[in-house]
Amino acid sequence: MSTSDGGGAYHHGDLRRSLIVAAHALLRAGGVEAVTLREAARLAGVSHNAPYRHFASREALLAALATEGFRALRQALDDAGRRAEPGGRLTALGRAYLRFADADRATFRLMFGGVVEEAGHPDLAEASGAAFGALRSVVAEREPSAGAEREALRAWALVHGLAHLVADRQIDAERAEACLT
Amino acid sequence: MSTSDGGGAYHHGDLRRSLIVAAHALLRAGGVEAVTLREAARLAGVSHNAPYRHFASREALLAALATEGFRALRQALDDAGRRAEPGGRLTALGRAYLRFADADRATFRLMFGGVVEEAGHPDLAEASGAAFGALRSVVAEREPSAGAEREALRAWALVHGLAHLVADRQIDAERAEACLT
DNA sequence: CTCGTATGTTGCGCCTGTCAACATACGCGC
DNA sequence: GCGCGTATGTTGACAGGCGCAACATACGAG
Repeated sequence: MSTSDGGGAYHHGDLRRSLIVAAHALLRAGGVEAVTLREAARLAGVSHNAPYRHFASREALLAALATEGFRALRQALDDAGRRAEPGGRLTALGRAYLRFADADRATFRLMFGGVVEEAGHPDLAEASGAAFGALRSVVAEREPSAGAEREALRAWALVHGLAHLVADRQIDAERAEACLT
Repeated sequence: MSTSDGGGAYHHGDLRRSLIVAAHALLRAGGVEAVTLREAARLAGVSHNAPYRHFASREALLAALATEGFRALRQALDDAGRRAEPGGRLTALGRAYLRFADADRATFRLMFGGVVEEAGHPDLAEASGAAFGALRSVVAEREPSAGAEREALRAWALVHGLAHLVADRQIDAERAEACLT
């Protein structure tokens, strides 16, 4: 076969994808608590139990959403890094990180909110690791000296903290970007 | 009366408190999703509907947990600030912040996870404001110059980001503390 | 064309949140 | 001391969600 998990098209035409799209809409509209297997099924136009052919549980659906989020974040970071000159790379990545958090607050919170554990969701762990890798490599490139480790961690934490503050609407994206050194 | 909301002792002996304690235990053990009005009632030894005499809804219970969290955080920050010399105050507060996040990860995530909105929970807004005030005043005290605003925000974001990384178990508390300048 | 299997459906039990009606115990006024 | 009003807790019910099991269907291989 081909559909095993990745994205075939049987009766419905790619229900897995449709469910993720529907769930993402629910997530953006009402936060994690609003993401429901049944409501996603309803939006996709299938019966309340059809999702179980693609997701073992509600948490598996949430994990898929978080995985997509990490993939999108990684894409955004890669793009930003490729577009920027070596000197301004870190700032560019930081900006991309903040814009991601600002543009999809609910997904950002799902990714870092601890509702889904990476253990037991290999795809999620991989996507998350890849996104962090993109960030870490650029941070390390800028600080190759002795205290690099610490400075890299500081830069990461700063951006991450700003992103959370943005996602929580405690500061707005502009003020956050102004803090990126 | 006296019990209106604050903490009386009628039949049960202070059910409101007992429910908060029980819910806190559930929160620590299983995260937000494990916090259930019915389970809290069970732990407190009352019927499944008794909690409604003290909390209007599940979200109100979660808001109470977050409020308690912000009060504890503020207490920890105040204590740390009082114990430290003026020069090392910011670092001391940062350490207290990180230790709080490390000691009660689930509550930290509830406080900043966006599941409960401050709007509609005045107590929560007040407690959260007070905790941030404690942090902000010390940050500002250390950076009274022109770019103070920006530097204060950077310091805040750094600590906050480290705390999230600690709560998410992406780094351990020791490494985080080493980043506090 | 037939058959196996991936996909989707129907129906169910259990759990939760929440409402409504009822029961009970506390303390105030007499 | 005593009865009553009210804050508190209980019982019962309903809707909605999760996840299981049995069933139905459509696709592709041969």
